[in-house]
Amino acid sequence: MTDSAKPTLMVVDGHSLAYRAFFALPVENFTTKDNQHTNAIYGFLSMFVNLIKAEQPTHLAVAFDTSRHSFRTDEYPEYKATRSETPNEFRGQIPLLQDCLAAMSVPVLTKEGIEADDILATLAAQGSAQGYDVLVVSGDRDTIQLVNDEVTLLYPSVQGVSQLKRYDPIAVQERYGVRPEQYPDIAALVGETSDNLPGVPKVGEKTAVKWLTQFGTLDELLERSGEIKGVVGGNLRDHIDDVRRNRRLNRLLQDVELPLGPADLAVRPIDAQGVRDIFARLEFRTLLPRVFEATGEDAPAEDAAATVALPDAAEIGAADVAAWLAKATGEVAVEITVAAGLPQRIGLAHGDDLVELTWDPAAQAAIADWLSSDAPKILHDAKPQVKALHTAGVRLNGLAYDSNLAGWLLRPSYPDKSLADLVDRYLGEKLPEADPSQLVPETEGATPAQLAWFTTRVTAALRGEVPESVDRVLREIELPTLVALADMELAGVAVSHDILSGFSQELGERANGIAEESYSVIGREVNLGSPKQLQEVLFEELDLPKTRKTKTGYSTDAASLADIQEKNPHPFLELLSQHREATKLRQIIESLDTAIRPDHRVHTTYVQTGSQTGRLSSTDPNLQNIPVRTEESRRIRSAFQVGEGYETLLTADYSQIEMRIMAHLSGDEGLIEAFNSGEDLHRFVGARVFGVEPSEVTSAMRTKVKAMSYGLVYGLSAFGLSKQLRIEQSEAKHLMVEYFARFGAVRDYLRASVIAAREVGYTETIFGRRRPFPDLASPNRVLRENAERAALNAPIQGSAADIMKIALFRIHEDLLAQGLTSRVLLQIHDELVVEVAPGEWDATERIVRDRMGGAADLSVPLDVQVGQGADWNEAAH
DNA sequence: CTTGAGACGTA
DNA sequence: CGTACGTCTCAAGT
Repeated sequence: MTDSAKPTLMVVDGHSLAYRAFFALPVENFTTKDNQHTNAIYGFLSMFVNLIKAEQPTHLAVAFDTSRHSFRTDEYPEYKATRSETPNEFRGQIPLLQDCLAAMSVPVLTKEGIEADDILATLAAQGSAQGYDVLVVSGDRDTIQLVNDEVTLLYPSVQGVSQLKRYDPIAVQERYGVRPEQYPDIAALVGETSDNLPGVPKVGEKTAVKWLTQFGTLDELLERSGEIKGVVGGNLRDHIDDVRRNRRLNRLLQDVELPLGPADLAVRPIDAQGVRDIFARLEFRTLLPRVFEATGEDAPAEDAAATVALPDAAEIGAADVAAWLAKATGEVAVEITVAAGLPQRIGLAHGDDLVELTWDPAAQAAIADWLSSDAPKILHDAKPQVKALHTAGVRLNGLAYDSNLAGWLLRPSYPDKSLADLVDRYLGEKLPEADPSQLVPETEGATPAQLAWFTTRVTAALRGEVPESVDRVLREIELPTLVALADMELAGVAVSHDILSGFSQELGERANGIAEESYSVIGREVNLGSPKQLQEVLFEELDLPKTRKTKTGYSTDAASLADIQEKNPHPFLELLSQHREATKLRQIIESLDTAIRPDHRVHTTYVQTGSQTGRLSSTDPNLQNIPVRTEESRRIRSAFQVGEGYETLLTADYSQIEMRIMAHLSGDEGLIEAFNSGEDLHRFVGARVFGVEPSEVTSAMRTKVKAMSYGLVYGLSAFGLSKQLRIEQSEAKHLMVEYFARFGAVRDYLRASVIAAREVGYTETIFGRRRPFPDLASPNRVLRENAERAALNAPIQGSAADIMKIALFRIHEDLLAQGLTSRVLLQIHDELVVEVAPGEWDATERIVRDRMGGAADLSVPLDVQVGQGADWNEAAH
């Protein structure tokens, strides 16, 4: 503890501590909406405020390095030369961190050609001479030499940036076995890899300490190095010059000329508004009160905007609706609460003018025309509201904005797109929410009109952020798609309970039989659904060869079981696989069955914001992963049937849409020719790759190029390809080489697209949908390479998603516009399922073919396969 | 009752 | 050490 009578000077090495924070904090949690990384800033400031609070310094400064160049590199150009280049995304955070410190009135010291630690050393020397207790905070071990009775070092422990270890002379002696001023001697002998200062070979801390204790000083040791025996003695004599150089370089300067001395560093009041402003820009919220608390300041008054009282809504009757709407020109925000699938209350906001009414027949009559008109309407998460309106018989038109979709398009990786979340992120305010866990909530939730009001304001903020191309995706793809999805969800798909329950029973009996048999094989009962118990059986009791490691042991997944089976066949393995298959199917069937509603149909929910690429996802139940690969599993699809009043199901799917997009984006002439030739794609590619006629392409050849083609889209490696095809890695490598020799433009495109994405920070689909990839510049190889594969895939998968959405909403609109009853029921990424009304087959098929085939103008045709049948399985051919 | 891991279904 | 999803079960936490 410091003597309370003396002032305390705290000097901090900003660079080294921020750098540690940079690697300690996951960047994905610290990226602002405009892609500014803030992990180093946040980590440093977090530690910094903790320090101020704990140490209560009276005087304070933070020093930074200016560049790599210093008097040390002048003397020894190799100094720190082995360090990897400072990542750009770290360097970019330093000026912002310095801005934060400036707002906190903390002096920032730098000097050209001088390292931060030299500044610390100088201030420490001046401080202790002038009667201060000095705290040096640094992540560089060289600062240990500064420790004395007046100077204490705070050094990050291995646990992380937030833990600082306190070194006074006693602690240094305990940890390193020498007095602080001797530490540089040790370091000179041992060397410092991170600074590229080689030491004496075979000499570590132990030997160095022993020598220094024996000879007293480094000079004495070097003088009498002849007395040291053995290999290390020789090493020492051979490296005396290195040691002397190391010692010169690790001596910190204590006489740097600085514009400010300790007395000038007295803690000053912070610039409260300045701190608020920059923290808002960096999207730091929890840090703000901590800064005020640590610095002993009163938190400043909230922003005027944050304290604005919520406007109250006027309750109006059906009779007043028309007058209010007539007055409300331009966009109106709408929020409809839904109960039992029907509208309940409706709130409207036009600027600060809020009205609200209960949905009843009179209200519906008064407002239906406006809702169905082109008058522009803004909603947040419109789909459930659109569904309620459609159920009530009112079609919504004029959907001009959905802030939920906009929030997603802007940051597709962000999981929470709720209005409350957007209000927080883009307005910096808190949306009043009732606590649903309390019977009588202590806080009142916002009313529908107030939610609409927030929606207008969030929309205004989002419009300022959303780039033009993304705004077009919103208006021209997502909003029309939303309306189509609402109708698809309402329509649902007819599913036969009888077929499912019969099948389920059959599978249940089979699974039980298999389980019994497997128990007799291993001589005991075991829960076949428990990976943990299976590991005991497989790897301990049966002593089968170990498989790939997982967090909890060894994998028992299907691929691993197949691997074991190859070399150590065991009847239990086969039974386990069969059991898995049967129970998995049964489980899917059961969940499907319980999802059948009284109308005998299953109504999934499409989550339009459910992916990062632009695809839809499907939940409750997921109808996008109904089995199809095996004959038996397709029986599930035969339970999906044409509904009452309809004639047949139509399925339509894009064939090889992702490869076609690849051909288009890469402009590869070979691939484009493949699609224009009419030849089977994989046969064509196989012929080129293996140098044979298309008719001579064997099924093994076709399988290989097919895997390669699909793998390309996912960023496949030779390793992955060899695993997938169960071939040698060298053969996979060879296959890739041959493939790229014929289709080189594909490789060129993929490379260029990742490089371009790294430059701009995001990828873009053909239609302008963006996906940010901050990790492409990450120094962490795993993160970076994962990002590279995802970035490679995103424009391809995303463009396919765009194309399907365009086709989908146009089909939906055409069917309605032509007065047809036929309707789209399902979307499974590249496939649509349509329920066709009697007599409408020809018209429906034409619409589907035209709209799917014409959804995009690519340099290759979009091929559409159409099937027809009474159930989904039958229609799939 | 919630959460994470493992497994596995789809495009 | 191939992208994008959702759901189930088990097991261990709350």
